Amino acid sequence: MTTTARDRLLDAAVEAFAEHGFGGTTTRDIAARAQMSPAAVYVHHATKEELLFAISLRGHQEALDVLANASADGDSPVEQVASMVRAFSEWHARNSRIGRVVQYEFGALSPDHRAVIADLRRRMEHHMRDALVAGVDEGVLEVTDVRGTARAVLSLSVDLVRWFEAGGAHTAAELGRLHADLAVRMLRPGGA
Amino acid sequence: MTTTARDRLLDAAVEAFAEHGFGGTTTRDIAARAQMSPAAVYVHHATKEELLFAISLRGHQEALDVLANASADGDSPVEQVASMVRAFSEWHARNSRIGRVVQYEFGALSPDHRAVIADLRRRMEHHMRDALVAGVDEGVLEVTDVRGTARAVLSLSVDLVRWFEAGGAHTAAELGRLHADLAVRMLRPGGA
DNA sequence: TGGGTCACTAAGCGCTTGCTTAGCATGCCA
DNA sequence: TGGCATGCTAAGCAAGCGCTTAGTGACCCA
Repeated sequence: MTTTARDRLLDAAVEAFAEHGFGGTTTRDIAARAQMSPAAVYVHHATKEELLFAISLRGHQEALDVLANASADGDSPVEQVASMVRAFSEWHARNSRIGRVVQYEFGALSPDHRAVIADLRRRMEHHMRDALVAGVDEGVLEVTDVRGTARAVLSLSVDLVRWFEAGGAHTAAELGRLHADLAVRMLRPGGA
Repeated sequence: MTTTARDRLLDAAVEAFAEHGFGGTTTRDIAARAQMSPAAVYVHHATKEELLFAISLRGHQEALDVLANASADGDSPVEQVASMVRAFSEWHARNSRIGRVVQYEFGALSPDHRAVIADLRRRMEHHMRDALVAGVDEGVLEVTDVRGTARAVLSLSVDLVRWFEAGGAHTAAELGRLHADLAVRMLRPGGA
């Protein structure tokens, strides 16, 4: 056995939620995609919402790891930001179905689960803000609105999940490089 | 009578779809928000999906108008791009519920309706691409990947609908100015 | 004044939903 | 060899779904 039944169900749920949304997906559809009976879903996950939470939690943790690891790369804040944006965009392109589910179905989580995920999101934003502040302090980045700019930089990556498809005009790696370049240009000091 | 029943239903559907998604919204919920009986929905709209299409069509047409009008402002391509981004971000902030519905529920449209909306989206992207190409030709913008960069610039505005809330840290006008500034910096020639 | 149209509702039809129950085969440790 | 946990299924329950039907009161032009 290479993948567990629990993982097959999670994969099936990601595809179903990405395609039809949380509310538009039936537990029967998820079971059929995982080649199981409808009741088998409940052996591994208590409710449909817990399935969404499991997907959302893992997705956010992975994305946060990507950001944290990338921020350790590079000596200067400029290289740090470039590395973060490149890695973050690449991850969102390569995992666009997971990204779509975690970004668009946030509101379908229970209040308790929503709070857990909201905390992870806050930590991602702070990673980016810290890099921007460091760059401003060293005089290598020019940012007037740290909060708004951090969000705008992260938007480049996150918005990928809305339209990215493997086999399209760009590869994940190309978008990572493009976005990293655009982000650095957005932040460098001195108007033309 | 200041608003028609049809418009009240559309407004109710926007709120409901933005909150629970298309699949998670019941026609009874829409009717209740519009203070009508469930059957009244069907006097004005044939199906739940047609309600979504009406919202999506109007939303895309408005956004396209905003972009087209803004691109007529300004003499140089630089001012044109700045004006487009400022107006587009402001519109998405001010209409974040509509924006959320049209962006996230695109997949819930019927194939025929999806084709109509996809065409409007293509025209928006071309508006931005045309401005970038004009700027490159005049030598006032530096863009290597026109398609990817146009999408990235538009992403700043579109991604607003995911998190913007009236009364938050930024006003719609502030975000319009911030994004216009960031976009111009992304595109200006000459690395620091 | 009467006939017809329009906007709306009460009731409900047939089906699908999330989830449960009861039971069955397999494997493992005593 | 027996007893028990594990992972699964067939069947189905109560509730809720999108949408329809039949009918009602207000309004308008002849």
